Amino acid sequence: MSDERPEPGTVRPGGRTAKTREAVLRAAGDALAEDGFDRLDLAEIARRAGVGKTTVYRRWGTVPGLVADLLNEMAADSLPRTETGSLLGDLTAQARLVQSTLSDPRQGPLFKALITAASCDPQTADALHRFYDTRTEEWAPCVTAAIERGEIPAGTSPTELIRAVSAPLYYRLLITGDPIDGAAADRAAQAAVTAAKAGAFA
Amino acid sequence: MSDERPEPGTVRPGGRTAKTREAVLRAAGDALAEDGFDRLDLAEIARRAGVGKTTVYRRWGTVPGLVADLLNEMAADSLPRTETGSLLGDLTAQARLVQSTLSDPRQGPLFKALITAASCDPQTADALHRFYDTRTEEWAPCVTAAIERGEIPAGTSPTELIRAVSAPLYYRLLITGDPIDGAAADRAAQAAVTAAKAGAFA
DNA sequence: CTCATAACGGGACTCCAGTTGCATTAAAGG
DNA sequence: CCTTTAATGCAACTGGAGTCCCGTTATGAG
Repeated sequence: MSDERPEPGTVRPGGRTAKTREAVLRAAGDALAEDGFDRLDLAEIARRAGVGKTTVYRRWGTVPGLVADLLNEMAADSLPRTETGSLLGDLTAQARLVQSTLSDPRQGPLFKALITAASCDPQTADALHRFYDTRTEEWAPCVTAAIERGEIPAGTSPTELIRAVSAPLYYRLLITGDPIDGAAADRAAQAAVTAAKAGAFA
Repeated sequence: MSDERPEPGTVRPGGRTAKTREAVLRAAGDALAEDGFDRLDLAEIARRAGVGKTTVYRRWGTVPGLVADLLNEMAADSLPRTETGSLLGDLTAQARLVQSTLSDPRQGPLFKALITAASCDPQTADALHRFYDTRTEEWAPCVTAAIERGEIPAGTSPTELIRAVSAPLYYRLLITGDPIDGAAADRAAQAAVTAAKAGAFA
């Protein structure tokens, strides 16, 4: 082992260190959204953040390491979940939320870059998995509530159903490049709910 | 303009040039599958292919350019399509094919790397879109046949339905990292067919 | 307040991915 | 077979991403 980084900033996380981390992560997010994962220059990020490039290299080391930290930061702040009273209403709200995020001119490229970074580095991949596990768990109550209401079979897997809603939208983002519009979101939610009612996720 | 590459190999595509292209593309595929997109070294690919690194830089220029050419090559050879007589049978076969490809120790990492490369470069993204358009069109007859048999509504979009089968599997590959097993494939096909019969893709 | 030291900043340095120049090989056309 | 020149190979070169050294700043503990 011994390729352990002492994880600087953990011993003295006060004022200056926190400000540096915040500034660098914000700059990293901007740069990822604008330029994409592969064109990322840590020196450029340092410049944007008003920080010495040595600091960035010392604390995060590599681009994937920095992205992983950004993902951990993003996993911290959670999103509000809608409760409409019907499974279709809830999952349509979820699909619309994903749709507006992925089609946003800043967030869309950012998420694409995050996923790209994760596919290049195991540490970043772990961070990405945790991020989406968190997001998935936030929406799981919609599914369990629908089960209690008797809308869908008892054995339905919340995880599988929630992901079935997102999957077609991410497929467009990453693979086909088709526009991610409201119609696509509604279709994704409708298809997932229909399949769930027929017991496809049980 | 003027950053146009004269596309070497188009004027004299005979013996040596063809052999070089073949060897380099094979080496590139191997390297992508083993090391991933970001750790790709064109000099290493040249060495594997038994070719001077100058040749690789001159003909393809950048890593994304090389990947784009590889994708164009891959789009050329098509896969056999199964015809089982029922929509569920056909789409299950499709899902199983995708599943076995993505869970293959060589093909899985390769496809992940190809998608990663596409998200970093517009030219490669175009090549990827063409590749999947080709694949989608190959399976479209299954859907139109199902429409003629009256299994699903007349207005059903073949493209949307075909993609709905693949999407959950790619979501696992790229985002959650969960294993892509036969159960996931069958579930994807079952869910897509159920939703299609209810008119979710019409 | 004072001290020890974690964290930062600037700049010099290293190393290798990518470029360039030129000689060599071999397609394509006659 | 001979000629032309596209395509390749080798080796020297270059630029910038990433590293290292050391002086400076400011955090947290006593």
